[in-house]
Amino acid sequence: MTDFSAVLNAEQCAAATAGGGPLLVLAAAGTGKTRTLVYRVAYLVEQGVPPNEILLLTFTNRAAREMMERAKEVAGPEVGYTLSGTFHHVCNRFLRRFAERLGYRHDFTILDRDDSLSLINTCAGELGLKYKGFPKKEVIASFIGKAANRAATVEDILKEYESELLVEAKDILRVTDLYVERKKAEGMMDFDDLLVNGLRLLCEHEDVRTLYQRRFRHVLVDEYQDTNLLQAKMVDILAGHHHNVMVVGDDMQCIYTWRGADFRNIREFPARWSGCRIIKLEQNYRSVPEVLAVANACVRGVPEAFKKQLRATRQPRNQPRVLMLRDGNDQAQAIIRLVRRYLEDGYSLSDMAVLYRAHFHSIELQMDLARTRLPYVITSGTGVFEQAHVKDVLAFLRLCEGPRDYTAFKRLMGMLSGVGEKTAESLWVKLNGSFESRNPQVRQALSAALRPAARGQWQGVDRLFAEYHAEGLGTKGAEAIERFYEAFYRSYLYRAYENPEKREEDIHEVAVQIGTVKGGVPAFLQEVALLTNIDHEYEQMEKNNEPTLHLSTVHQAKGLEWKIVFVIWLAEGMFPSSRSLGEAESDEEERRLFYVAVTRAKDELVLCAPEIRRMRDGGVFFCKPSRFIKEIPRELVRESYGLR
DNA sequence: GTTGGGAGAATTTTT
DNA sequence: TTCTCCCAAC
Repeated sequence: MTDFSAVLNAEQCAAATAGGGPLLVLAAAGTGKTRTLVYRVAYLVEQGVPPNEILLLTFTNRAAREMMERAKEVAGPEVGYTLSGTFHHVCNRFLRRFAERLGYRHDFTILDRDDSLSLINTCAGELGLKYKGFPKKEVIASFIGKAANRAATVEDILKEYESELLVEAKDILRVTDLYVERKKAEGMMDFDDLLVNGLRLLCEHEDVRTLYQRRFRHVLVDEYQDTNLLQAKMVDILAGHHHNVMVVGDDMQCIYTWRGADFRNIREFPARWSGCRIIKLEQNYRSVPEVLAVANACVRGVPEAFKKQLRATRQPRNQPRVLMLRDGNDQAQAIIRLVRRYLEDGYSLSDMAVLYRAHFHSIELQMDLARTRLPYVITSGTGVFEQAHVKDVLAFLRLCEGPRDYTAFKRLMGMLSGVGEKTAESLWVKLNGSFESRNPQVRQALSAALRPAARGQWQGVDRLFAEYHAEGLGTKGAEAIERFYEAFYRSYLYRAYENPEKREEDIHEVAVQIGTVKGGVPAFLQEVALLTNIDHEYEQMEKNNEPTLHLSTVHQAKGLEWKIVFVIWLAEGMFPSSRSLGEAESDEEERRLFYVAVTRAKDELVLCAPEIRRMRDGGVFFCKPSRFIKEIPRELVRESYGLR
């Protein structure tokens, strides 16, 4: 039995060992929120709660995995049977079991962002709505997303934007309606559908609702301030029987309102759950007091529902630096110099991170790092599993497992020379809308329908389908991928893409990944759309264990910490982003985002503000230092100008 | 119907 | 500068 009072402070311990009933834990940055949740899970298991009756909802899969590993260390391996993961992940689990209730097949496919964007494009094209001035697919996707995450209709959302719309709302609705219809017809769900349908399942099917309500004796939620209406409702329902619901969050760190997050969820939690206890974690173990002083200064005036005092526990050290620089190149140089100096001081590269508002802010730095041969990892915009060449390979596997996967079919056929969208479509019609890859006659029919040049290329793949089923390669996904690569894909890769060597590596990497999944290819395919680059990277870093400098957006750095943190491009228009200027609410959100960035730092914080932006076309653009820097009282920082 | 070239647009944050 | 889309030539 663990002595919780020995390893946790009084507040953490009270939260971790609380009895049943609703509980709101307000955990300011760096106060041991994760630690508290980890020990909460361990405590429950030690108290005799069966792990599979605990539900732990997190914001990323990585957070879930980290917490589970640590909880296992405390309370033993059986903790691993806890159901944990993101809302999307958990909904996926529910839906794989009960999708039929909603008129889907249990092997529905999940559309990632790219898939849904191109489907929107197709819909708009078919309706002849692609004239100049018609909203781009990204814009339409944002309408659809906003509607889903706020439990509204697209029509409602369009009304809000009425004044900005240049085209008839009716036309946009025709596209979104067709999009919904197509998804349904092909049995596909996008990310939003997972949440919407997960919730529908609970609301509309009493037996399913009762099943899960009774099963989950304890529901724990991390990062509760970033939940949207659907997610909050889902939590309320799931905890509706046992009432043992513990949510952890900090309204000052709400940075996803643009995605539908609504901090009213956290503010009104005590009102929704009568008898709710509130515990505040206010002792900060992460940052030196000088960093906390800057953090507190930047969010002064931002409304906060629950007043929290961040109490420093660490010894004073150095004040944060503010570097005023000429441009992005100087900024990159300054960072590299400082990194070197910190290395001389005995820090490791993996103790350091560079954070920024948007991915493209890091380009100059990336180039300079590569030139100076400092190893770095970047949590890039597109995940490993979203890249075209990886999706190509997965299309083959999808078709091995699911005969009705039209998307995969189109993708795979499109790799044959002389075959494009139209040909693929007519082939699909000839096959009556399914490709049963284990049936030799069906395969024969497809081969026969191909034109000679394509048929030659197809032979290797055709044979591979036979081998896949005969040798049960579904349980040996890595081998299936390698064979597909050898038999067919390599030649396509070198023809179709630039930098094929780099892409080749990715494919071998995916083969390795697939080998680590229990349940082989089918299980992997059901989850792959929900795996993000962060999850992947985490494993990669563990594997080769080489210290690397970390580059990340502030959003993706949430929940992480480093000894030394650089925040770059603190210039008006960059951070805060010009896209968000003008609206009062987003000023506050940018501020909270800056607060999150600052509070990632343990020992040293470096804030960089270049004054010239060089545009792609060679033009220059002067920008003022960010308001977030200007507002910091000067006595709290060490300020310096230029490269020194 | 497919493919590649050339013109044109333009830079958030993500499950 | 880089990506995306459109159109014209196979």
